[in-house]
Parts: sequence; structure tokens; C-alpha cells
Amino acid sequence: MAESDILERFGERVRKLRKKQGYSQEDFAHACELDRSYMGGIERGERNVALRNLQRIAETLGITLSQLMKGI
Amino acid sequence: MAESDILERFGERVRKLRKKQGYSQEDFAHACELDRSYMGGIERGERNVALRNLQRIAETLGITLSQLMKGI
DNA sequence: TTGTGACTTTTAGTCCGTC
DNA sequence: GGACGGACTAAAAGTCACA
Repeated sequence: MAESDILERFGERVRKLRKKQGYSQEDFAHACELDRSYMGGIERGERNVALRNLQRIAETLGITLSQLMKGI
Repeated sequence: MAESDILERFGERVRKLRKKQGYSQEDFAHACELDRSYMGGIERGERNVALRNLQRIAETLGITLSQLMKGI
């Protein structure tokens, strides 16, 4: 399924941006007010994240949703 | 809740782009392979759409996810 | 510090309809 | 052509313990 790639690509994108800002997965999850294991699932491409959580992630990274989606 | 605005802004964005391409709501929903009542809910800002469906909507509109999210 | 399985609760998303 | 509702099923949200 080609679409499942979108979750993986998104996960990689989050992981990259998160690391770039020096967060551990746990600290980042906490900053997003999400559970650590949920965030882990996102980065591994296992979660089909919806708009509200996408927005939280973008906000925590200090970027727009559009920027977060770049290259996805 | 400030985040609920994101759903409304997204709904307006979809409606605008959909109309620009001359689709009726029903035809557009069908083109996205989504239910018409669901698409109505999206445009009314009542639905917290997840990544896979965001991608379908973007594809149907012929734009990238990043472009779809512009201004959201 | 992260992966992962198992799980419950909440909501996404469908399908029927009416106005 | 679109708003809106009820009833339903599938899947997302969210949590925990252990490797």
C-alpha cells in the first residue's frame, strides 16, 4: 500500500525535527502533552494522526502545519 | 478551545478549494472516496480528519499536503 | 531512551434518512 | 446542493507494563 508510506514519511519527519531541536522522545511527547508510547508509534509510522494532534506537534516544534507537512 | 478553530479553518479551506474546482460537495466526497455526510462535517469544522484522509483530499485536489495546510 | 503488545475509551467514518 | 441526525462499525486516542 503506497499510502502507508505517508505515515512512515511523516514519522521520519517528526523524528528528524524533534532530534534537531534536541528533544528526547519522552520530553517531546510531554511537551506535546501526548503519551511517550503514542509518540513512539507516530515516529514508527504506526499511527494515523489526526489534525488536532498534528497541530500540537507543529506548535511544539514552533512551525506551521504546512511546514510540518513539507515533503510528506 | 482554541484548537477547534483549526478544524473550522481547515473546513473552510477545503470548501474554498473544492468550489474553485467546480465540485459539488457530494461529487467531491465521491472523488475522495469518502462519505458525503462526512465531507459535510469536515467543511463545517466538525471533523478531526486523520493523515490518510488528509492525503486523499490533497490528492483529489491535485495539491500537496503542505499546500493544503497553507494558512491553517 | 525507545520499542512494543495489549488494552480501554473515544471518535472517526459509513450508511441510512429527512428537511 | 447542502445541513443535519440516528445508528452503527472501524479505527484513532490515550495509557501501562515490560523488554
